[in-house]
Amino acid sequence: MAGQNATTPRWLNAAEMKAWRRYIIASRRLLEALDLDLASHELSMADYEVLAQLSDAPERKMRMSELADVAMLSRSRLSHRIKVMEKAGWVKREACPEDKRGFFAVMTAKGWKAIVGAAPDHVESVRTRFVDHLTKEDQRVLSEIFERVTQSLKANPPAE
Amino acid sequence: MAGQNATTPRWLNAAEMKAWRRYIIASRRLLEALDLDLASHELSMADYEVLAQLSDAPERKMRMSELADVAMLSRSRLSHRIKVMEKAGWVKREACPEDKRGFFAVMTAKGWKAIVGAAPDHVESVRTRFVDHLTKEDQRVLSEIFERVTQSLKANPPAE
DNA sequence: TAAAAGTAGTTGAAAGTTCAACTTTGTCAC
DNA sequence: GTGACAAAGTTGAACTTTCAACTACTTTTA
Repeated sequence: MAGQNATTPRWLNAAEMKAWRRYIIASRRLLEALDLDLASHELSMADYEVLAQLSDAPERKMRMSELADVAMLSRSRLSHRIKVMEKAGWVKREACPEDKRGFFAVMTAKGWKAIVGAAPDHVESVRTRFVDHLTKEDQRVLSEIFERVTQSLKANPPAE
Repeated sequence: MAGQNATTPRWLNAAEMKAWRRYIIASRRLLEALDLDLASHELSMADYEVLAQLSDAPERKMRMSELADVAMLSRSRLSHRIKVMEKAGWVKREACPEDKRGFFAVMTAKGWKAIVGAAPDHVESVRTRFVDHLTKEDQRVLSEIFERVTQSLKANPPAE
């Protein structure tokens, strides 16, 4: 990305800047709030996401790398995190017979209890802090905007 | 937040879920991309934000706690970060004569050079990855949505 | 069918972040 | 003034995340 701008930078105008800054600032505060709301269940957002994905998977188990993908964590990060979550008793690791390199992360009864206990509060918190502020039209516009953003990121992924 | 939901959880419907998930997923990928784009200038987003805020301040200096506020970092995090940035030569610390508890973070010439070098690429990256995908109407809608979200977070801050 | 290349996942070290405790100074009430 | 409380900022320890190297296995290819 360095040195791509030999030409005059296309600075943001006032309306663009306002949209960008409000979005980025509100998003950070929102994430922070959701995390704090979850903290009463002794869960971080990342842990919640891992458990939520597992709870949706067949037999509540999933290969490590697939889990890493859907929870948007690096393999290394997931590996470390699962070690902690295993100690907490929410998941277990299980060798994969088909591919001897592979492992499953398997949700335990305790993990299921944890997600079932946290989900209603979490959804309520997503609602009151975000979704309830959107009209149907807002929902539509947001979906479209962020779909475009995602597609563009796919078409033009960052270097490295 | 725990146990606030004696009643049936208000789960998200399909349109709400779509808006929420697309927003949250795209946002994470976007942040990641912007960070990677900046990496070619040896800056993280947090460092960029600190330098950008300093570069806008009178005399390019700012009290630590004010800087922490505007860059949305905890005091502790800023303190640690400034130590690193000082070692990198981008900022200096300077005692505050009016309040002997206080310190200024002061941008150095090298810090100025770093931000001036990075800003055009960063703005271009914000543009191509986000702002260019917004119509004027989108900008308006986004500004309003996230302003509402921010106001609601202010009115109802997370516990702790 | 054996070498080469790729994939799954883990690991330890380094870097970054959080948390709570702490020091120093300022402010306010009396 | 002095005692109590609050604010600015730092610190070290604990924890989390990243990064690069590594093992073990699978797939490809010639």
